Amino acid sequence: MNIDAPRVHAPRADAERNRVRILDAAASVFAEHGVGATLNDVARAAGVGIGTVYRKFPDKDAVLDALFDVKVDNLLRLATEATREPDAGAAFRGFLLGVIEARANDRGLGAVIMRGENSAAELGRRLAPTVEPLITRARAAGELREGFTGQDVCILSLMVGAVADNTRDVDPRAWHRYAQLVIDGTRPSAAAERLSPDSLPFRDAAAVLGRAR
Amino acid sequence: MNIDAPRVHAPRADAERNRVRILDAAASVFAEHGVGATLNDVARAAGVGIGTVYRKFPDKDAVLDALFDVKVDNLLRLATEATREPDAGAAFRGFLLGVIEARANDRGLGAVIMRGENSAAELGRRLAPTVEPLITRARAAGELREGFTGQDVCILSLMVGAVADNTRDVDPRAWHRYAQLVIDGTRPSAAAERLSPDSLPFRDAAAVLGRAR
DNA sequence: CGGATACGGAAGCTCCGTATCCGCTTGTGC
DNA sequence: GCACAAGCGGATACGGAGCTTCCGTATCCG
Repeated sequence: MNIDAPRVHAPRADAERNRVRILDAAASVFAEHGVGATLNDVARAAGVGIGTVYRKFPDKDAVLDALFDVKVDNLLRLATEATREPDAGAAFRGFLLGVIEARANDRGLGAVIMRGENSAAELGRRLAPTVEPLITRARAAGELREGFTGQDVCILSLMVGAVADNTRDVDPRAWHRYAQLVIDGTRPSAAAERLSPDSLPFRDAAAVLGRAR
Repeated sequence: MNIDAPRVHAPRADAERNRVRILDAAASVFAEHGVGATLNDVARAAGVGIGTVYRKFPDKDAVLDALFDVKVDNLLRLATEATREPDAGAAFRGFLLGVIEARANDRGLGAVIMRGENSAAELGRRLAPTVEPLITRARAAGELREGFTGQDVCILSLMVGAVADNTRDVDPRAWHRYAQLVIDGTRPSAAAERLSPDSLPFRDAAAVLGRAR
């Protein structure tokens, strides 16, 4: 008989159910409003009280930590799928668009996958082996401009993410236009097509400026 | 003798001096830290007390308002100078780079030139007559992709601005790389050169993700 | 059915930025 | 020079927001 026996009974069924609901709610609230959203928001979205959230997780950081793995796995899956595309250029651009889209649809993505000191290392360890070949292959095929790196993928998703965050209420598809422009900019020599969707109306584009960061 | 005579004496010399110092300080503090910076920060940078700031300006909005004109004039000057460039493509790209640079060096630019309901209209009224011809001319010369608009200039500066804001401490010139990529993306068919400066190291690029917005 | 487990959400705490107030200093006109 | 209006400084009041705790109540499960 260990006096420290950590758990005698299995957790109650409703408790486990709530844990899942909270995590689901956290993912969708942080995706929509960014990690600046409060745990009260998460609790409301989950249909539970705040007290319940704090029973499951010591604090907000713990909630964010719990989301790390699934987000990284999503990105890894994108890279793995792209690897199956035979055309090197299409494979790379498909992956890049996928990352951009993931970020555009998830305002908190950046903050969730980058927490604390070691997440950069962990991110590299888990993604680089699959992503680097995509880049090398596209480069060798003359489909990617010289000096383009995996880091650039991060930054490009940041850029389009900024657009998506600030245009979502005005036109949720507006970011596609800039994703396209940016992806064209990765080609060694672009055969650029017409940008789409159409440009935002001026007043919307201008309004966007007023709340960046 | 008007009983309401609003001002008997000219303002004291030191008072006027302080007004200028506050406005200068405000411009540089908001440029560096964004409009989220406090008036206390501005007062400290100006070397005056907070009380003095509130004596000159009823509130923070008034300070921001006072910066509007000079910022817009800067942008107008960029456009006017670009108009003198004979090569249509170079004129447009020079202007675009200028706007991007202005924003990259001034974190508060967007918020300062876009305040309240009418600033979008005012902005259009003051800039469009000079900017639109730059675009039309570049388009006619086959130097700009179809459907590119003045609004796109706003959004592209927003995108690169997001990069600049988040990389400033790590490498203040990093944004140039993405400005180049984005500007290449505006061409109907790009003859892209090597991107410069070099890519950020991975850990820096990853860290940047953690604090976007 | 009864005790253990979990829930809900009001209330307290802390932090932060805005704005005020008033005793002290400085410039200016006589 | 002197007197007083004009201007200054900065401690502090104020308000709001988010995080977290606490405990009376509800729910589950043996």
